[in-house]
Amino acid sequence: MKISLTTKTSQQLTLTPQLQQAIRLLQLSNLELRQELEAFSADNPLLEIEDSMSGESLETSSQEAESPTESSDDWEDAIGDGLTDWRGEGSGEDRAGREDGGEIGFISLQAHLREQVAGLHLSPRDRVWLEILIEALDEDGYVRDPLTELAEGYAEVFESDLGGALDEDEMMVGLRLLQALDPPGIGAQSLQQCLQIQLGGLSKISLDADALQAAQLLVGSHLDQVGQMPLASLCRACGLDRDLVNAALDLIRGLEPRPAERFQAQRDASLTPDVMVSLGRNGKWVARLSKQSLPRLSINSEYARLIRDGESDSVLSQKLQEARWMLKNIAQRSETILKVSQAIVAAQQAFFSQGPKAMRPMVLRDIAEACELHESTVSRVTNQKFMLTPLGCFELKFFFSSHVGTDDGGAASATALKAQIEAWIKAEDSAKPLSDQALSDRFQEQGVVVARRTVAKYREALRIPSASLRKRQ
DNA sequence: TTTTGGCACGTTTC
DNA sequence: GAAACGTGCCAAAA
Repeated sequence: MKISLTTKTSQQLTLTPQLQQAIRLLQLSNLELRQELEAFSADNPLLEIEDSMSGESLETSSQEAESPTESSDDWEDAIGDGLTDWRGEGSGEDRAGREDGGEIGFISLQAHLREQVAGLHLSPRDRVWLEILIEALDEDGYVRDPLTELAEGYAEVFESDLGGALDEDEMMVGLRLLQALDPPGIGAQSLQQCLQIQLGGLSKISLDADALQAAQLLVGSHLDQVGQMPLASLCRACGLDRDLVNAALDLIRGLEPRPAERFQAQRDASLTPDVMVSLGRNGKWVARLSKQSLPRLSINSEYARLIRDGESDSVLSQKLQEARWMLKNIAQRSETILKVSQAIVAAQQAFFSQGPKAMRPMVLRDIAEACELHESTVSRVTNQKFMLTPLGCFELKFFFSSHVGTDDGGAASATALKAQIEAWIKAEDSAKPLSDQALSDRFQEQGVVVARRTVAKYREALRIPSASLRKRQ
């Protein structure tokens, strides 16, 4: 593309509107771009969006989209196999998108809860209150706002249409109802409550009753010490023996501190990818644009003919010009995304075959140079753009990571180091856990120079507790 | 003594 | 220019 710049008298460079548009489009995610195009075409009839789905789906996003259309069996299947199914339709915001292949359903946490609520026999008051609670859930699946505060916002509705204000008992009953739903621990007001609800659920399954009781004691009275104190101190604090505390900790570890998490994962994975990666015939990994990430666009031929025949005013030809620019900029955007993706895939071949441990260090500048683009351009392209690979769906940004040096002058990426730390810790003897220094030394043996402090930071990032807390006997 | 995490500093990356 | 990162130092805890 030809770069066109105009200079202001003040020595400041100003980009032409077209170039500004190109830059803006580049940093939009495909979803935002869809919305942008909707808005643009509403104002400019010359641009046609040949995507019957897009208009519909964008509109339904606000209201209707959450009506569950898939059976819960599909849902169980989808999450049951653990692997995030990228073909799940739409996103967490319930904006639908078309995908290759089948229409495997995606269901948001809210929709999942509403489906369960629909099966309960409730008064209209309770239904409305539950809906308010569901709306109030934060991203972890907690109700963090005080109930009275939530109710206040809807006081008028209850007063006028539902026979009077809610009292506190009703609020609590509604909350308990919500907390009884799946996923276990949903609607808790604190971590403690969340874990207690889940432990309560475990009691239905016949388990070691003593361990369960111990776990309830730990969560109920010593939660701040769990994970903070070594085993011995914890035993002293709660007055139980080592075996029992260990069994209780095992139970607690099995709980889900963020009940909304699995829905979150689904939500991330169901973002429409911009780029697909697959193994080419020559054994190399290659990237190609995802066809369904954007609707097909064209210029309305009828209008175009009118303009060509001179049967239109200047306003319309202005619109034609704008539409052409939009088309051109969209094409440019796709091309740039593809170019950058190809460069990333070319540089990270080993990652796609072997996973995170083979991630090579790479910074924006490397790709900027390879593609002959400016760093800021690469930055825009790699944010909010997603690449679907056999290993999962990743934001392009994910492939960039810092590095530490190796003996032979090479470098290891932070991502690879983290994968290695995770593997070592997983394989360690739980009676003799590896300290950060020990991990650092192991890297040293392999010729990788990484400070103990840095290892500690990686470990923190992996949410792995310190060696003393991992110690078991 | 060993292990860990907060803080701060210089450098790199955005 | 600002944010993120890797690392050294130091003090606290076990």
